[in-house]
This record gives sequence, C-alpha cells and structure tokens, in this order.
Amino acid sequence: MAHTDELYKKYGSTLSKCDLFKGMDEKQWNELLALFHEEEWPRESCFINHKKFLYHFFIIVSGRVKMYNVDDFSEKEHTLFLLKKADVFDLFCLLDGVQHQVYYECIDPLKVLAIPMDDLRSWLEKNPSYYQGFLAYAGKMMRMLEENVSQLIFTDISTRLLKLLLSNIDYGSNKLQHINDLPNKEIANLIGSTRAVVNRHLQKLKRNGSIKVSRNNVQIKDISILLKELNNQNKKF
Amino acid sequence: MAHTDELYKKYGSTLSKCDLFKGMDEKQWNELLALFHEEEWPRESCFINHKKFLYHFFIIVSGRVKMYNVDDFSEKEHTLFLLKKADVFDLFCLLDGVQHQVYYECIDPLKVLAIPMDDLRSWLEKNPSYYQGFLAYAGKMMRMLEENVSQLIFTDISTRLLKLLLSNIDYGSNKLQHINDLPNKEIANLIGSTRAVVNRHLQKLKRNGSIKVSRNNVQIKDISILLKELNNQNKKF
DNA sequence: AACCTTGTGCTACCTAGGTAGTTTACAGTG
DNA sequence: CACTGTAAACTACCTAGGTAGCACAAGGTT
Repeated sequence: MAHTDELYKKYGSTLSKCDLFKGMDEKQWNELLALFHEEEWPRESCFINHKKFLYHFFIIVSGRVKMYNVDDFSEKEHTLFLLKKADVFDLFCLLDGVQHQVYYECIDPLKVLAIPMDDLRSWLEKNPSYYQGFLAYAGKMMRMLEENVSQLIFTDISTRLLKLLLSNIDYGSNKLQHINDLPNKEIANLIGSTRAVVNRHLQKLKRNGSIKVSRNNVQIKDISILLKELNNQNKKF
Repeated sequence: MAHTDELYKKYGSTLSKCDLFKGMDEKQWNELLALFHEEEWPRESCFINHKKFLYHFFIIVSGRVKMYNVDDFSEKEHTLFLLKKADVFDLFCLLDGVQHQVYYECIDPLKVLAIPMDDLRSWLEKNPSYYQGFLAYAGKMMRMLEENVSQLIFTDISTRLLKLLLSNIDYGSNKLQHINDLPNKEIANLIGSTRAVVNRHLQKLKRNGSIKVSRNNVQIKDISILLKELNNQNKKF
C-alpha cells in the first residue's frame, strides 16, 4: 500500500479537516484512500454538465473551484459554492445519483483526490456507521442553502456584500481570504448581482476607510467599520 | 399490535407516497409504525423555534403546515416550504441533530404521525439499507433549495408567480391545488414578495383571462395563456 | 515600444418592485 | 339585520439596483 501511505502522508492534515469523514483515524483513512487516486487540473479548466461528476467523487486538496449556474436566457452566472481545500463535490450526485445541472470552473490550478462514485457507495454500505457523518454534512449544506435563500429575500446587496467580506476574514491575520483576489465580476456572481453594482458598493466602503481596492484585489483595512456598517444596514427600516 | 395495524389501515395509502420510505412493504411499515403515535393539531397552531421538533419527527397525514422564516428587523415572513400530506419534518434536525431556526404554522387542522427522533435514528441504524432513501431524499431537498436560489437570482416576481401557479396545477382536474385558498399575502410569502406586488401581477393575469380571483381563492381558467406568458417572460432581455 | 486584454471607476438613465394609503367587497357573528 | 374584521383592488410615489457606455489603468505579449 505504498500509494496509500504516500497519499496519507501528503494530504493527511487536509483530510482530517474534511467534515464529511469527521473522526476517522489513520488506519481507517488508509483503508479508504486505497480507492482514491490523485488528479491535477489546470487553472480555468471548465466542466459543463460533465458526466465525470456523476461517476466520480472528489476531495479538493489544493486550489479553488467555483460551482455555478447559468441562466439560459440572460446568460448571467451565479456562483453557488466556492469550493476550496477539504471541500468535496459533487455531493448532490453522491446522494441521489442524478446528474447535477451545474458548471464547474477551476479558479486556481487544482489538485483533487478522486474516487469512483460506486466505490464510495459500497464502502459506505460496508461501513454504515459513517452514514451518520454524510447525513450530518447534508444537513449542514441544506442549512447553508436555506441561509442563502433567506439572505436573498431579506437583505439588500450592500448587506450581502458586507456579510460576504466578513465571513471570509481570517481571524489570525485579519486578512481577507478565499475571495481577496477575485475581480468585481466574480464577487458579484457570489452574491447574485452585477459588476457595476458591486463596484458601486465597494467604492463606498473604500471611501469610509474600511477596505482597500486594486486590480483583482480587495484588502481589509478596518473590520470595526465593516461591522458598524452592517449594523446600520439592519437599522434601516 | 392492534395499534399498528390500525395506523397502517388508516394511513397506508398516504405512507406509501412518502418519498423518504420509498419501497417499504406492509410488513416493514408495521414494524416501523409500532414506534409512531398519532397527533392532531388545530388550525393556526404556531410553533416558534420549538424544541418539539428537535426530539420528534413527523409525517403529515392530512392538512398543511408552512415552515417559514422571519426577518428579525423587517419582520417580513418567507415561507420556505408548504408541507402537505406525505411530507415530513423536520429533516434538518433529523440529519444533524441541531435545532432548526424556523417557525411552523398549521394552515389547516393537522394530523401527523409522530416518532421520537432517537427511535427513528436507532431504527435506521438497525436497518442501514434505508439510509439510501434518506440520503436520496436529502439530495432532492438540496436540489429544491438550489432551484429556489436560482429562481430568486435569475427571475422576476411575475415569472416566479407564474411558476408557482403552474407547479401547483393538478393535471387530472386542471385545477389549482395546495395554494388555491391562500390569501395574496401568503402567496407573496411563498415567492419572497409583498401582498401589493403579488396582487398587481394577479390583476394582470386576471385581465388576460388566465385566472379568476376572489376572496381567499385563485382559480385557473386557461393554462395555455399562463404558459404563453411564461414564455414571453423569458424572451424579455 | 506598441499592442491587446482585462479590470476598474464613474456617469447618466430606467424600471421593477417596495411602500403607504384609501376604497371597496365580502363573509362571519351576535 | 347591522356590525366588524379581513382581504382585495387600485392609486400615487420612491428608490435600489440593473443597464449601457466610456475613459482609464494595469499587465502581459510580441
């Protein structure tokens, strides 16, 4: 099992952060990893309703992928999830075995661990105690989607932008992570708006001194101003 | 097992429509039903973040409940799901055991079959082959939520209203079901809008002859006009 | 350097939908 | 029956956010 050992050595610390397989020890990981292989996809690889995701399940070990949706008529994009290290996809297919009508695009060069969907399913059947983790993870995703729906209905763009920024600040360094190097257009896709509008709001935040903006880059200057701003949003009625 | 037999006789046909327990035969149902008891809740019963739903799981056998969300600041409501016969709740709690921050309100007098959450969980552990059905059902709900998000981002109110109407037409009778007796306000809550705006659009549909509107009542007069209207929406750009 | 691509910043405009208010219709109740 | 509460209908108004367009800046490439 040289292959398996190697994977665990390289990616063990990432895998242990993976919610879906919470609490698995090295022995159990080695057993499961035997079914996996490593894949690398270049930046900007794009998968449009690809059967690949119906037959394989992936764990990201480095890089980012956006899972997004395109409106047939307006051709607008909406990013459903920005997947990163220790995230998995496609859970939708894993759960019900039906093809998932979404697009994928690599934001960075990507490294994933891949397993044939059926292998994962039969591993689960042999180890039914892990079903609980999968159910809990599904619950977590449902809550995220529900929260998303609520935000779309109850809050305006500037609030959604503020929440997006605040939820991506690294508490250690106080720096923006995951979305800091995205162009305005991609930020807009994340909150369901357009480049022009997002830019309008970013300019306002820049003017009040809470952020710094440059090409493909947003930096946090003062979190407290962002928080105060978010509070003011809520008070409007 | 007189109790169990009775439940199956009364509700067997409803239970067989229940996606979550797809494919279970009478014998298996009788085994499971032993853990259930029947409850009746009057119309307009309202449960606000009630612990009840953390410890019990329910299958609706008659009546409707809305699962909804309230914005703390604007106090606006949004109906996440309009649950009806053969629907279950709360799946969120079942999956991850965390309390679900939503409200429930009975639209009609309600009859449910209730089971202690832990009993259902241990039944699942003893019958792991049924995990698959639960996973598939979770997948289905995730797809519904995702579809909801897409609609909110890509389509306007009149399109959402048209889709709501069209998705609630009974193909047998060509009549509107489930939502036909709701006031405008509740229809608005279903699509994330307000009474006034929904009424504005309903008036338009009334004028073009596709529907009939009266107090607490919407009736379909001509489906083809609705479909044509939906097509026109898409062509706007 | 000259060129090209991509992203930003900003203007001016338009409209769907939210808001507030009044009037009218309806059904249930005592 | 009159009385009351609720829903529908309609008007008039306001604004956030979508749209289009352009000038400019930053990088990368040849």
